[in-house]
Amino acid sequence: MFQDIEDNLVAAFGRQLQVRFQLDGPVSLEQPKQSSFGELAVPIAFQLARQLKRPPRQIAEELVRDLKVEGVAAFEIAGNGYVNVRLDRGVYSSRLLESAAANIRPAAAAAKIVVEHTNINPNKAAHIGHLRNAVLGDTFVRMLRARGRNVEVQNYIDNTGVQVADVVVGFHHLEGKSLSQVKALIADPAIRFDYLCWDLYARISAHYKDHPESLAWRAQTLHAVEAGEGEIAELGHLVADSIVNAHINTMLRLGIEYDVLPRESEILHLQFWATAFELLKERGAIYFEEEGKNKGCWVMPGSAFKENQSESEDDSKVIVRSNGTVTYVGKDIAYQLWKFGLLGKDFYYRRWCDYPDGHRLWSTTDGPVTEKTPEFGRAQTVFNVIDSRQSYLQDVVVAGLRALGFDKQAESSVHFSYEMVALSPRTCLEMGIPLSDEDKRKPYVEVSGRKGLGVKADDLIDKLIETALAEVDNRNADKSPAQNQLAAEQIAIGALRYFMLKFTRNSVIAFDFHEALSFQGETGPYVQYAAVRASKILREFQNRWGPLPDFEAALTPAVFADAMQDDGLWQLLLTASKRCSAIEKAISSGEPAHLAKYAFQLAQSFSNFYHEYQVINEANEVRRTVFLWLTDYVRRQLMATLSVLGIPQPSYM
RNA sequence: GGGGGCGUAGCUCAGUUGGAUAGAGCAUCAGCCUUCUAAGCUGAGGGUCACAGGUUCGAUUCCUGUCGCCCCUACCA
Repeated sequence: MFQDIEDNLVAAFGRQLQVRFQLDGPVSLEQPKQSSFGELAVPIAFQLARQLKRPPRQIAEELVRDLKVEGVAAFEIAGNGYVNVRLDRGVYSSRLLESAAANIRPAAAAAKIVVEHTNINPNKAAHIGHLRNAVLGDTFVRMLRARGRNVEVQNYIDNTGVQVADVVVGFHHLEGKSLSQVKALIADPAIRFDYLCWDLYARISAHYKDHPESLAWRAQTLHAVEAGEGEIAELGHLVADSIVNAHINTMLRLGIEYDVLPRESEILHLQFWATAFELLKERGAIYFEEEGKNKGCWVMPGSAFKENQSESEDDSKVIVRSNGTVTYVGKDIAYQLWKFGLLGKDFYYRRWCDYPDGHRLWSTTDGPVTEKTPEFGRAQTVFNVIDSRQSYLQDVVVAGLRALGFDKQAESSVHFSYEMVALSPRTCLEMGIPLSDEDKRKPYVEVSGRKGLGVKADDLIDKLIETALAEVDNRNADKSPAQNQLAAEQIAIGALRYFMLKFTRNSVIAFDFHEALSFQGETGPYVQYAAVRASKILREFQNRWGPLPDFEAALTPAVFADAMQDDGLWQLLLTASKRCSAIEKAISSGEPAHLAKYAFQLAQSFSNFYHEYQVINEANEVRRTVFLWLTDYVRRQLMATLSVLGIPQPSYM
């Protein structure tokens, strides 16, 4: 609704520009600093002032003379030349009532958007850094889908990489475990295999450090895993598949699902890389280095992806090593080409699992299967949710597309980057992690899988549930343990997802248990609480007085116009009506944090409302009806927003 | 050395692409539960937007320089 008004205003001012000044140009709207200035402001006169060499105030007056826009009560000139827009509160409110009944969904666009996120190396349990990736990616997907975009979610599985190989080395060489022994470990319900691998990975990394000669194990193992044959390769698959399942379960706890798992093993076995390699050579995107430190490698020149156009060999990036094996970036170029349908090849797919909600998760596989499989890839736009430390590699991938002549796809490849999650020094101390004097002075300490230093995702979720459950039990002695457990889980998820979203992408999160476990202030549970209160008010009314009034009959524009003279009510209604606009803005700025902030502000606005006004006990019937409708409307908008944020709604707290 | 990011209240962070009196949460202090759940609400204190120049009607925002912090700059991913 608010979005419609915004669109109409932009169009109307655009026309005025044409008619009055014969000018084209973007018209931007902004929210006035103070609500007393109106609902929207148009600062266009300031921009025109320079061009036209006339005072902005005069221009503003000319622009709004005779201007009529539906739903707008008045335009006012303020300050040096602001055009402040005042909405017709009665008309606007009653429109909201109507559109709630219609509730038209935006039509799904045919163009496919691929969002790749999570991408955790399948060799150990997920940690809080991975959670940020998955929550950011999943929320962005929900935002896009809420606005009718056609989105496919891919979770890339590097099941043949060094990290998997290292854990295989750990089992095989360090522990001397056979394939069947590892199988037994996986089958043992008393053992958390992903946690066991977490420790094993730290141990083998330490072992390499103390015994550099043992790095030969890694090379042999990596080779066997990549080739995909023999017991070592089987062990690799066993470890990777098992850990992938652990990750899928961890993410499912947060409501995160995927459509397809493209795997590196298929990139290799189906010759995706070989095809991409031929293409890169053929079009001169990479060349064979004859001398210098990169002698014997296929490299991409630095000029392809660096600003400074230097041809220095220091800047070039090795794509194929001198031993003939391909680097990760090379495989990633092949994968990115496939996402756009540019490789001229496709995977085979098989069912990986069915989620409890019925959604089917597919995985790539290297041979035909009997069941009917969907089509993946062929995207128009690709978002890669990858942390900002890898921006250099992402630049190389995009440069690869460009060097192959796929300029449009290069433009449509978005590195959806975010900063890492580190640990606050206080949290390190709480966890008993020893810090060097140097670390103590730092604002945060980097998580390290190799050192086994970090907070495991499932541990954090468990701890959040435990904390929430204590509070829920305390407040709801009358409910069953199972009911309270469910509520605690929902609150924990709300707290965690909100925590991961409240920071903008380029800010480093210094993870702090105290902050993450807080359910007060700007947190998920605060927003959930507001929605719970709204539901409770409506339920309580129905318990006492029966069905809700017939809103559409009772609430005429005149009734609204009268009630909404109260600025408190009007601001709440206005904020609630901005849901779609808030989602759209969060999409275009690429900041899920903005939507989280919106949810918080709406919750805050509603909290103020229910403290200031008694809904059920309001004596005036018309006013009470307005309050009830407003409560219901805010509740729906709040729940819809929470759903886009992936935050579940408890029935009580 | 090169590339990128950051520096805003005691702490953690927003700041709508250059606009009106710079905002939240936490923490601190003072209030509010016989009335729809106090995971809440009201109020107070707290700012040289790192620093210095520049651009202009106007700069937290853009440009230059300085200082400080972080990340990247592998034949790891």
